Parts: sequence; C-alpha cells; structure tokens
Amino acid sequence: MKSKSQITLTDIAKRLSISKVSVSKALRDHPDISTKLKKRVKETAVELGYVPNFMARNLSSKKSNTIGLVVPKIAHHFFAEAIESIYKTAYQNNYEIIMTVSQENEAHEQQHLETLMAMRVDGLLISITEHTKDLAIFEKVLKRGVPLVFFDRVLCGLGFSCVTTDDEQGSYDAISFLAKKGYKNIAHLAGYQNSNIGYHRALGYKNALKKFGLSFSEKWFVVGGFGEADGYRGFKNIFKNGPLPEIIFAVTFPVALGAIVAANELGLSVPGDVDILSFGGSGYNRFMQPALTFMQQPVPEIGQTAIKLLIDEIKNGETGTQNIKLPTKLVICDTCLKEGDKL
Amino acid sequence: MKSKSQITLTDIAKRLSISKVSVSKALRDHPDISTKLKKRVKETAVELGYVPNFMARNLSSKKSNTIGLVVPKIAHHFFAEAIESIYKTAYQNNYEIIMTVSQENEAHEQQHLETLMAMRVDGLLISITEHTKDLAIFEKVLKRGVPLVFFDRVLCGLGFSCVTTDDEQGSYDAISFLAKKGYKNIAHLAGYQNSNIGYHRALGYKNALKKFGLSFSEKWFVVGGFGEADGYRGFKNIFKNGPLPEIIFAVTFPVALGAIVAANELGLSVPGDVDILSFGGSGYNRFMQPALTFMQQPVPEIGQTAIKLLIDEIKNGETGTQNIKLPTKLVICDTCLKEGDKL
DNA sequence: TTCATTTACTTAACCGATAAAGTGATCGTT
DNA sequence: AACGATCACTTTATCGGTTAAGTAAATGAA
Repeated sequence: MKSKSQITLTDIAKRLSISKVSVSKALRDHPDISTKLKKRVKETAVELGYVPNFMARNLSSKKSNTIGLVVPKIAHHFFAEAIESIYKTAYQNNYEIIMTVSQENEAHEQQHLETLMAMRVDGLLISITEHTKDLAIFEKVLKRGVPLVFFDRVLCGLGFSCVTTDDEQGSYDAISFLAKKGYKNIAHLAGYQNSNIGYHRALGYKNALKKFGLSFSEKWFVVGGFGEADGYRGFKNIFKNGPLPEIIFAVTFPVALGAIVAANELGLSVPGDVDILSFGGSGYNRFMQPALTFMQQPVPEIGQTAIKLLIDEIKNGETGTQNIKLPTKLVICDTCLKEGDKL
Repeated sequence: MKSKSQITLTDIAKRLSISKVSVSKALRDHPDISTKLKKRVKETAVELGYVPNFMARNLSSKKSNTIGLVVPKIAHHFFAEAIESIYKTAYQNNYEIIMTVSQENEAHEQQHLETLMAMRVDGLLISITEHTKDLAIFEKVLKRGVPLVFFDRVLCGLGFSCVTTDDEQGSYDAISFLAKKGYKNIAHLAGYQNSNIGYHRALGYKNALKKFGLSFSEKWFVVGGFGEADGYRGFKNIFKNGPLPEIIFAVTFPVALGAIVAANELGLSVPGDVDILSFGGSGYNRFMQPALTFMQQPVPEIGQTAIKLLIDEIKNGETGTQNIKLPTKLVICDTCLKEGDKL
C-alpha cells in the first residue's frame, strides 16, 4: 500500500469553496465562524479523513504542547512507576510526553537534551545519570530560557527547580529506627557520593549514627553505584575487610538485592546472619524471601509534583528554583525485626 | 528568566551577509557550498547558539525521523524491558521515539494513534490493550499508508506485520514438560481469549493436554485478564469450584503472582500444596520464594525485531504483512520439580 | 577565441498551519 | 436615516526551514 498524500486544510477549503482560514477557524471552534459552516466543515473533515499536521500547527503557533523527558533507564521499579505517573498527569493537562532514555550515559543525555530543544518542547523534565558532571548543557538550556525541572537525581543550584525524596531525613529516620531497636553495627552501601541521592542518604546515615552515639567506620561505608552489581560488589567488599556488621543499609533496592545475592553466595542467611534495610522498595518485594523492610519513597508523587511544577513554569513563562522534598515512610516486612518487635 | 527569542537561519545569514539558503546548505554539508564558507557558517552557528527547529525542518522535508510507540503500560517487566530495547535500537538507527501509554484503555489508545499521526511520525509500533475491539482506527492508519508494526499484543490479518513470542509453541512445550514429569491435573489461568496471547497460550495448553492424553476441564480453565488481580481472582475461583489441580499454568507472570497471593491467603503453600508454572518471568523472580519455573520470552528480541521491521517498512515505503514468532525457553527454578527432577 | 560546464551562490516557491488585518453585509440604536 | 458595532468570512503575512530554479563568474574543451 502506497502512502496517500495527506489531506490538508486547503483540500477541505476547495471542496467547500471557502478559504482555508475559515476551515482552520471552524475546526478550532473560533467564534468568527457560523455554527452552520462549522458543522459542514467538520463533516467534510471527517469524510475526507483529515488529520491536522502538528508540525505546521506548532511552527506557526510556536507552542508544541509537548514536554521532553530524559531518564537514565526504565527497566527499574522507581523509574517505571515515576514515568507512569508523569505520563498520566501530562495527559490530564493536555501535554504529550517525548521520553528519551540516557542509559546512564552522559553523552546520550546531552544529545537527548539537544534533540528535545530542537523539537521545541515547551519544557524539560530530567533525572540525570549516575555520572553527569558536565554542566554546560544545562547552562545552554538556561540561556535559551526553556523551563526545566529535575526530579529524583538532581543538580541543585543551577537555577532550576528540583523535586526529590527527602533523602536525608528518610535515611536519618531509617537509621534512627534501627538504633532504637538496638542495632549497633550498621554498615552502609552508599552509592555514588557525587549524586544527590547518594550524598544525602549517606548524610542522614552519618547524622543518625552521631545522634545515637554509634561509631562510623570507613570499612562499613562502601561507595559505588546504584545497581544490583554494585550491591554485590559492596557486600563482598565488606565481608573481605573484616567483621560483619549486624545490618546493612542499602542506598537503593537493587543494591540490597545485590547484597543478598553476595551474602547467599558466601553462605550467609538474611536476616539470620546479616540483616538488611533498603532505601526504596519494589512491587515484587512482598513476594521475596525475606521481604525487605524498606524506606518507602513517594514515587508517583515525585513524578506528579515534578511535572505539575514544570507545567506551572511553562505557563508562567519563567523557570523557577524551588526545591521540593517529599517525605518517606518506613515499611516493615521480614527484615530488621531484632528483638522487642518480633512479637 | 525570560525565554530568549530563538536564533534562526536568517540570523546567521544576516550576520554573514549571505542568503539563508546558503546557511541551510552549509549546515547540511551540501556540495553547493565552498569549504571556506561552510566553516564560517558553522562557526557562527555555534557562536550564536543556533539550534535547528525540527518542526520547520520536518514540515518542509516531510520526514520526521520519529517513530510513535503505543504500549498498554510500562511498570511491568515485559514492557519495561521491551521498551528499553526498542529505544536502544531506534537510537542506533537515528530515530527518535515518541512513546505513549494507553493504560489498557482502548479510547486512550485511539487518541494516541491519532495524535501520533498528527505529529507525522514516520511509523507506528504498538502493543494493544487487553480490550481492544474496534478496528476502525487501524483501518484509518492503513488508509493513510502509515507503516505500523504490532508486537506482543497483536491484531493479525489487518494488513500489518506482527512480532510475537511463539505463544502457542511455548505453551505447548511448557505443558509437555509438565506432562512428561507426570503432572496430570493441570489448570490454566488463561487471560482474555480475544487477545492473541491469551488465545494462543490457551491453544498450546489444550493441544498439549490432548497430545498427552490428559483431560481438559472447564473448571480448570479460567479466563480473565493478565494482571495480578486477575490471577488472584482466578485462583480463588478454582479453589471455590472443586478439587485443587496439582499445578497451575499462569498465562503471565503477574497472574502467577496473584495466584500465589490467593493460595497463601487460603493457607496453601506453593509448590507444596499447589504448584505453579508461569508463562513469562521477571528480573526479580530469582529472589522470590519460591522462584518460579517459567517459560522465558525473548523480550529484548521482540522489541528489536519489531522496530527493525518497522524501519525497513518505512524505508521501503510500504507496510508489510509478516508474522514473526520468536521462540521461548524453559527456565527451571523452585517450582515444577515433581519427582525425578528433585535431585 | 568561443561556447558548454562547473562552481558557488541567490531568488522564488512551498510545506501546512496560525495570526493579524481587512471587507462587505446585517444589526441595533438614537 | 445615519452610523458605529457585530457578524461571517477573506486576504495577506508569517513561522523556520527545504527544494527547485535561476545566475554570474570561473574553468575547460574544441
């Protein structure tokens, strides 16, 4: 089947012997046009199978009603859920999302931002890669005046708004919870410290240790990435370097999984030989053995808040510099049940 | 910060006192332009921070280098992984993806297809909702001559290509495997039968039962959706209606999860009291207790094959009608270990 | 030397819409 | 009856590019 040439406003106009502007106005319910003519126009539009050309429309109207989204990956509980809520909210507000995936690669990320700007998206929503260091592209965005909102993995202080989990407080609360239960030796698989999530979660961890008079040990503070492989390496690292802590506080759910794999490989049982607490959960957690006790992030709220903020900024025509932190909630499952709480 | 007015070809042209067409050609390395001028143009483009306007470019060139993707959801192992591979392959071929999510809602799906056509995407890639019945929109796509490829959840015979798992064969192999191990009473939580995946998986199930002389029972053949809630309902249904089968063959991984939840609620252990086999797996499966034995789908391959096929069709300018079925592989874990295989 | 090519640009036309600025007829008002 | 307002369209210009069709100068072949 060959591609038919597309029906345009002009085709409809010719058919009805009127001007194409009248057709355009009729289809947009412009008050200039009589109800009678509107009806005729709409009928012929359907009859001819007219589909408007957004390219042309956006070019002349200078609005695309489109938002560019850049995420590091999607096959991950947090992002899948956040993206889903972003899409939902976008639709409700009549915006189309153009999502791109950086695959944790900074060069891709830059490329995507360029492409999205070339597409003249009305605004940008981004969660940066684990490794993003070069800020030039963001300065370019700022210079062009395109509204941008960071979420989850953010860069604060660049002149854009940020929406995150309250990582520091959540982490602090998590460790406080452990301390109150009597845990003394708490290790942390901490992720990258140049990333806001790694940094703030570690900060909450350290502050809570201090507050409860627990000692901080470099051997039990292992930096690395945010994936399963990093958790695996991290645990092996801790194991190799000396006595095992009572419990491990993992910076992300995948990191916790990796730690479990490593522990099992070493013949250690969880939570028997070593206990685990995770920052962030997963829909599958309750099917796991053990199901991990974790600090729950308000995932859909993060996505929703971020995009709502962005839409506001688009409408106001100016980029803001808000810094919104959403609260976490502890979900207790099969780990972290030391004493007192067991029954 | 106010939005700066964007730099255009004309701005560059004025600066260099040449025509805008020369600028356009220079930037595209057109042979008409001398190397010297090309260099000057490119330099000033960078200097002024020129970003091409894709809307304008696509409008005049009538190509968008963009592919529209419609999926029912993303927070689901299969789709997250398939989408990721689609994105990857698209980038490698210089296509941008515009993904939309129908949320298993047929009206949304239609709306998205309209929008994507209005955006003049070069082609469409779609996995339909659980409920899609109205074919009018697809006839419209066909009439407009926009290449479209279905994947996973498909509609065959409409004049478009389809890429799926070999559901029937995979299902047949799965049941054959069980039969050979001596399972006799095999129930099936079958999903919607108007959907190709539900239908073909059920077909393979039925054929295998016949082949191995096992009886088919309506009570053990429960239709429904493809989500966790459906698996939950399905299992309760089976439980209510009479004797429990030895094993349940779930049409999807989420359905298997739902069945497990229901079983546990009823005080039944898996695989002790009732065993489970799932069509399709999940990255988290190996952390589950029990980890399910499942028929593995070639998820990334499905995405990759579908988009490659689509790109071919776009380049050839004609929609094809291929029907590609990719093979499955059984992955044995903690369930389906009846006798003989236990050690 | 002369005429056909090639080189390196420019001008004009167009993609399919929207926005702004007319225009002639009808209407309401005093 | 006269005149501004309203109605229902039309004409013209524009968005930021691309493609097609010139054009003048330099090059080359006969």
